[in-house]
Amino acid sequence: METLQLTSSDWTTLLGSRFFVRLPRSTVEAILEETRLSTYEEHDVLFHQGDSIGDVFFVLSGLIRLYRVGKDRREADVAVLSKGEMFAENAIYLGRATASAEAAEASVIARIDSSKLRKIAAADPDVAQAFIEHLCHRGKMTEDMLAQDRLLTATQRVASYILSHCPNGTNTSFSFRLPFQKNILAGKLGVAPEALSRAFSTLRQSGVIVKGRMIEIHDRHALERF
Amino acid sequence: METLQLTSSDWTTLLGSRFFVRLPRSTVEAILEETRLSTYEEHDVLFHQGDSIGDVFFVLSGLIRLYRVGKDRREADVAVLSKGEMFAENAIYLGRATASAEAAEASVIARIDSSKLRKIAAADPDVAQAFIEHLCHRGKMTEDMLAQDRLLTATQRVASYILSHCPNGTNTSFSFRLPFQKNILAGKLGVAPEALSRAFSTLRQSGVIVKGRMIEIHDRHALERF
DNA sequence: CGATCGCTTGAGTAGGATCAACAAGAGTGG
DNA sequence: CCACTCTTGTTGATCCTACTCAAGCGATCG
Repeated sequence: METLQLTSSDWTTLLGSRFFVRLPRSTVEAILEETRLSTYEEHDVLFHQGDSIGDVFFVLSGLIRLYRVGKDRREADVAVLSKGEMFAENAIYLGRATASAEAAEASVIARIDSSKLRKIAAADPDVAQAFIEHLCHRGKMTEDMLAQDRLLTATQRVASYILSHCPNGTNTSFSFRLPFQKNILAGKLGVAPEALSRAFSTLRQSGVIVKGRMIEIHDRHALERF
Repeated sequence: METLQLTSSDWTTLLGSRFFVRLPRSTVEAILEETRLSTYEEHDVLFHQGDSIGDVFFVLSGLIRLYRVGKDRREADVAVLSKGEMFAENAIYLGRATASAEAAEASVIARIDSSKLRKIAAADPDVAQAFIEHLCHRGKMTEDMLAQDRLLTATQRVASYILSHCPNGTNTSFSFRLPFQKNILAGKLGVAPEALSRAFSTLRQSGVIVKGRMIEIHDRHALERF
């Protein structure tokens, strides 16, 4: 399903996104000139690991899961991307997608021709710089996930995830809404859904209340002690 | 310990390294103009996670372990780097080191001032491009590690590591030497040293012979079946 | 020749995956 | 508004992987 026009809300999303936010408006417009929009339903697959990709993708709305597939079809998420995030960017230089991508919920995606973006980046140092910063950030994210997998138990990872959603100096209680299904969160954290559920149970004793997608934290310090 | 001059073998290392290999000689010389060399003994720490780093590093010889530290001082490797590899590159743009670095064996390291390199990258699209390619490659490495951790058992990871050292079309038997201690390999693969040892034991039944640092593979297909 | 280091092997245990049953919503259609 | 169904999340029981701690082995080195 292809729609033609970027809505004005799409523009605010893109202009505020990590990749574009520091670039001058004219540059952004040049890059987005021939953008194509695609919409996907939940579980639609955008591409498979190893596919050669001609585009770079931006999430305008919805949620995209990047994952690798092992033998016996098991899947492991390597990233979960939401509004404003760019992905499949390294296909530009590596030639092929390093992971598969599927919509974790109904999503709208902007596609930009890779070779065009590569050319612009080669000509405009600011774009190259934005690219570099994006890759640094993404690299750090992946490194974070790897380190968490290796250093923390499932419950600790969940606690750490919750803490990462508390504003800096939260001493009193605080609550927020999970941005996606628990299923997806489990995948992102690299645990089975059942393990996530049990982790929430455990954390209940430390002042975490979970109702549907709402999370309430009453004792931040108890979480950090985990 | 600071030595002053890049030896000619250092030059071949650098010129052949992933980062420099596509750049014109003159550019490389410009970047390396004020390089400082440092030597480290095994277990020397180059920097700690969170330090603000003023340099980008190149391994000229030896082995550097990049790791994160969790509470109770447990360490998790996020990368192991050998001759010709660049690291701490994202400190340029993120400001701080995302991981600690220590010499896993006696090592010689070249340091380049970050701000200088950043300036050159901003002015020379080829350098920016090299940077981008480096980051893509590094990102893929980390993603690989993450996916392997989540999809494979310890034994499978070891098998996969061994296979990655076999040339493409190896049908007959093949042997190679581990580039570092088993200890280090265990860290890199994210398993306890004991688990690595046991994995080798298991693989022995599939035609893998381990003597010291020498690995012999007799039945590549048996490994792939794991 | 002890001594240290690197590695292996053994036994016990904890964390988490898996399978299965069940509860609780969220739609859907009457 | 209520049954019915489908999806999503929880809980329980079992099993398996891999970590931990401890001991043993084999080299290499002073």
